[in-house]
Amino acid sequence: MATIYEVSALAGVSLSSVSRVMNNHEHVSEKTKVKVKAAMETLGYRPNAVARSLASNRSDCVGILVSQLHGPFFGDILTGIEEELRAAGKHSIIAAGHSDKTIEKESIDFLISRNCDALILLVDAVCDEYLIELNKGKTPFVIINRRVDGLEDRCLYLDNHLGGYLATKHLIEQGHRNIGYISGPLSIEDAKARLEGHKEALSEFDIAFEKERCYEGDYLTQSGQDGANQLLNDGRQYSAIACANDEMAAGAMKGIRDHNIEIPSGCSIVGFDNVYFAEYLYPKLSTIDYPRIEMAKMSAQWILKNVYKKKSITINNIFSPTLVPRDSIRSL
Amino acid sequence: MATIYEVSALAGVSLSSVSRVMNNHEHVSEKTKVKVKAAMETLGYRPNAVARSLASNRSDCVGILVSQLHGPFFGDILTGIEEELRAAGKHSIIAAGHSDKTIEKESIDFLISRNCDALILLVDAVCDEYLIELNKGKTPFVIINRRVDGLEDRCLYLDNHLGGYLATKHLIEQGHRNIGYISGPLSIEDAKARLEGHKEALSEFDIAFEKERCYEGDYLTQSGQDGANQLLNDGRQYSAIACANDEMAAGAMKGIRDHNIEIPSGCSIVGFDNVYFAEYLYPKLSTIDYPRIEMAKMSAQWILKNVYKKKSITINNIFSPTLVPRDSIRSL
DNA sequence: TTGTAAGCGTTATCAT
DNA sequence: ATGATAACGCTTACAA
Repeated sequence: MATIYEVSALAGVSLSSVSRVMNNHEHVSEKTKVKVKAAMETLGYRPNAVARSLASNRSDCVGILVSQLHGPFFGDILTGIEEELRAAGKHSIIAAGHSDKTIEKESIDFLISRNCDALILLVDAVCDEYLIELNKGKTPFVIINRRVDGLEDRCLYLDNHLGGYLATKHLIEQGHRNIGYISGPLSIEDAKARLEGHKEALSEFDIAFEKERCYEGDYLTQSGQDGANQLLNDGRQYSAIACANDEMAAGAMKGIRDHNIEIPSGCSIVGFDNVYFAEYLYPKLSTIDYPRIEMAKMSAQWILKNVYKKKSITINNIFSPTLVPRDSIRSL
Repeated sequence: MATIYEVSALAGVSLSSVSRVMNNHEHVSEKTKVKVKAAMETLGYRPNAVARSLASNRSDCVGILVSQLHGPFFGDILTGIEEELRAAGKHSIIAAGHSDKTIEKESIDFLISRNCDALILLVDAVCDEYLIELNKGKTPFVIINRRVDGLEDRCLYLDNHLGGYLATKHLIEQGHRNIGYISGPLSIEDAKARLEGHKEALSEFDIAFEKERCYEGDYLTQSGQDGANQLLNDGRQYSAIACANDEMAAGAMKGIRDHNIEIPSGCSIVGFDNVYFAEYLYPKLSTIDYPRIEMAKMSAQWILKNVYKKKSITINNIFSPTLVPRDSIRSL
């Protein structure tokens, strides 16, 4: 590993000149530029980002913390952010929080200790107070999919309540009244909000919410299947089931079919998120679109604007879900 | 940000003592340990990983480079690696190569320049020669899903040829002879190998391979749909279509249905990879299992063994695909 | 067991 | 425009 020393020696200039060339400083003569670049070339010199970061207190890296590294939701978020940052010449350092308070904190410490210029956080285990405290530190951050009082300007989130409302309202408008609900983990805010939206729609049409018609899942396919099984075995009538995400909807579809019930003729279903495979399910899944890629890109732009002082973009903090009707809902 | 200086001052000990406590060195008196820890606590001291890495030439980080950050395949790989490394107290730094030669190289440079102790590479654009050259550098690495001559011991790969063979052989054994094939991008080795396996199975049963029955996709759902459309419109008979991955299989299923053909009664289909949503498709997709999580964990173990000198594990370099029969293939 | 001091590979502040 | 030189925050011989 050649260092800046060897380059400076070979080029016959000082360390500072080499550094200047590396960093495209102005006020460097064409002559030294050429000499330095030639020396770098012949030595196969690669700048040491760690030393650079230590000396300059910058890193051109933004840390990204998501709950999981897999799944259609987080995958899209990661890709959206990474592409936006890459286009701006910034690097991404990605970590996983596993929806665990301790791991989320450790991961944030890790990203900060690696000198990230900023963070993009998609965390659901740490409390608001922690984030408010974090905001007093020197590393700026933006939060996705969560609204923290006092940090509104750095929060980008979906109106989950509205999404839950839209899904159930649509079912009701198609004539459904016996509606089951498979929720996400109710310890998580977004899952709670979606359920609240569901309840609001029911109430608007004078349908009583019965907690027996609600199954608490964990956002994974298996729990969707389990939820469908439990609901369909509970003796109640169901003409439709709303799910708090598409993965559970896929699981529920399997569960429904295992009961020899056809979709949507025997039971309708609606999902949430509009992940890429939703339209490849059969029947094509009606769902609620979550503009996560747009949000992901917006989070990156927030950083570019506020941290890297790039050309100003208008930041939008709250995003709206929209209904995507497909073939999984029968009109009664 | 408190530094080691302030800690040493407050604790009334030297820099080295603080460092020793941080790093759990032996030969530190209980007394200083206590003093230092107390000082760290009151100052809210957080070690600076960058400075640490520069001084020690280690980082406790392994760099992971995958083609994409989304998709069921890469997501599982990332999660498998990250969990294994986390359990060993090592961090992951993840980057995307976008199947682009330049980006892959830049990303590798990035990971090395951040002082990663080792790399795990899932790359398909850079050539073998580059990897062989890279191997002369000081950063050890392991390669997933690729076999490079001369680097066999650091390559973990699937027998893709066998996978392609198994899928088509299974179709033939179920009585199919008019078989279409939707391949991955044939510029990529694994896609080529899967197609070769398909051809071998055909040949074994004296079925001629007709290149018109083969559509070259790009591993994404849409191309599966496009491929099915093209095949079904070409005037030939098809009782089954084999796809080089499950995502294209999902797309093909949609394309087949758009032709009002039922699956599997009108046309059978087999995928490849066994991603998590395969069994949630309808009908449940028969496919070839790719033990990618096992491979991902193995790649992490390779690093733990060879770089971090953890307890020795037996490394297995070549993995075998297996047939997962479900409901998408009709027996003729 | 503890402390001193020389790095690690850059950047950045001064001079010149 | 260029060059010394002191940071940056930590590790690590080497001494004591």
